[in-house]
Amino acid sequence: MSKTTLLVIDDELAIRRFLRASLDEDQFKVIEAADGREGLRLAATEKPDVILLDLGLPDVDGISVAKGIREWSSTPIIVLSAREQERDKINALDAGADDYLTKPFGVGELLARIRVALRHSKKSPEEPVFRAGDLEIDFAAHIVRKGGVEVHLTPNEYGLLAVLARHAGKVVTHKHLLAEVWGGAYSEESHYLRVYMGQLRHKLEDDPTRPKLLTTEAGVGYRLKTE
Amino acid sequence: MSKTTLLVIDDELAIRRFLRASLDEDQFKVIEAADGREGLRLAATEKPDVILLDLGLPDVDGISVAKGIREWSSTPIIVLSAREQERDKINALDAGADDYLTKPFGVGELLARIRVALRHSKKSPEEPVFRAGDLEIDFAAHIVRKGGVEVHLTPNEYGLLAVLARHAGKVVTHKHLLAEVWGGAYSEESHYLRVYMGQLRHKLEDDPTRPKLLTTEAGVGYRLKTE
DNA sequence: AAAACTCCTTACGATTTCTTGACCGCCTGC
DNA sequence: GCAGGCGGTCAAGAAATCGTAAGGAGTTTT
Repeated sequence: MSKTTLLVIDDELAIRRFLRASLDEDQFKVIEAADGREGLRLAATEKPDVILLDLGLPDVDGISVAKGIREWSSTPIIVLSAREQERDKINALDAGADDYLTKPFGVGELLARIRVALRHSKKSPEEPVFRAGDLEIDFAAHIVRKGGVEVHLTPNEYGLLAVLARHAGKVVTHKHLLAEVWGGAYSEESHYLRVYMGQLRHKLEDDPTRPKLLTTEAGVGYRLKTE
Repeated sequence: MSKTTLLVIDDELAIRRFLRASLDEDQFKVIEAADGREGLRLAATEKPDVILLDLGLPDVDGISVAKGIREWSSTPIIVLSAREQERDKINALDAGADDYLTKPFGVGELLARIRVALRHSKKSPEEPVFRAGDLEIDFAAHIVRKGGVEVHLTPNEYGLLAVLARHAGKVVTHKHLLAEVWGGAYSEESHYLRVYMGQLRHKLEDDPTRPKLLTTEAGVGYRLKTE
């Protein structure tokens, strides 16, 4: 397993240095962003395990950064801020942040809170087999069956189907699908989805022209129907 | 859906009173334990959604209570403590607590952190479903049902309905609706609302001519009735 | 080296959704 | 009565989104 990656979004060089020194040691890989735009970009491309976010950024507001990340990812966000107004804390937490630490804080506490965040993001054990109609997905073995017979899917096709199945019945947004399968940096390439959904339908639908399983929610995303 | 249940484990009557007063209102059901043994018992029997735990208990140490709960449950634990030593925080967080608030704290912040905890634990349990008459809105799945059958809505229609549902029973002004769905720049285009409210009524009202659910407040805005 | 496979890209027609304007009815104030 | 504001309805054209087929690039298999 590769090292746990932390993304630090803070405009002050001194803070970044301090955090790097405290965290860089053996356990974490630390990457840095000096402003909000860079932070959003790195959050998408590097897929960090935890994000440490300062509120007082030069370009975008920290709250907006948190919201931007939450649009497609549930990576834990710990806000580090000098602002100790209750209003700021509530806003940040409701915007999607998972924790809020007021500067100055102890490194030990920060580490403990990072451990909490990592504990949370550990995925719960999943169902080994998914079923919907005559469709069967064996997540462990990466095998898909339709009406009992195995259907070969390419890695991207399987990834797409797996995400839809994990949220079966729900609409999954374009952004979310792209982030999960291609990575956060591809969240605008929604034409990929059209191509691959088409291929999935050809392999899995009785009548690919009239999809019953893999339905489109125009302008929003796609859905794997359960019944 | 039953109310969200909070378990307060604290030996000081004053604190319990204060928390009950702050939390009891409409949104939460609050149950109390005055010591650790009672707390563990209630955590098991009542299955609360969130546990608020004081560290300075008369019988068992708060840390041990947290560990005891973690042996069989992953219910979120928020520690409320007068101790502000970093050592205490680290111990509590590593013992399984999900958050640590130092007394005195603001009620608003506590509520925000409870919301964070609920957000985390909401991975499997029931979805937040809004109901009014035979109308059902499943926000997580992005699905609207009327009388049990699914109704397809376009993004704008869904957005409009969602805003009204979020303020169910209250009047939502034209400006507010337009700002939420179309963006702040469209706050004068109240004609859009007439068109889309018409479409929503067609899809959701028994008699679109005589709306019972989606009512007009002349000169002000619209309202989704709750009954 | 050829064949097979997967991924990405492009183009274009089909479909869905959004916007806009015309028209109607109702109520109110003049 | 009647003008004017407000809200509702309808439909057509514009715009955005979607589905599909096909081909090239890169990689792996045979």
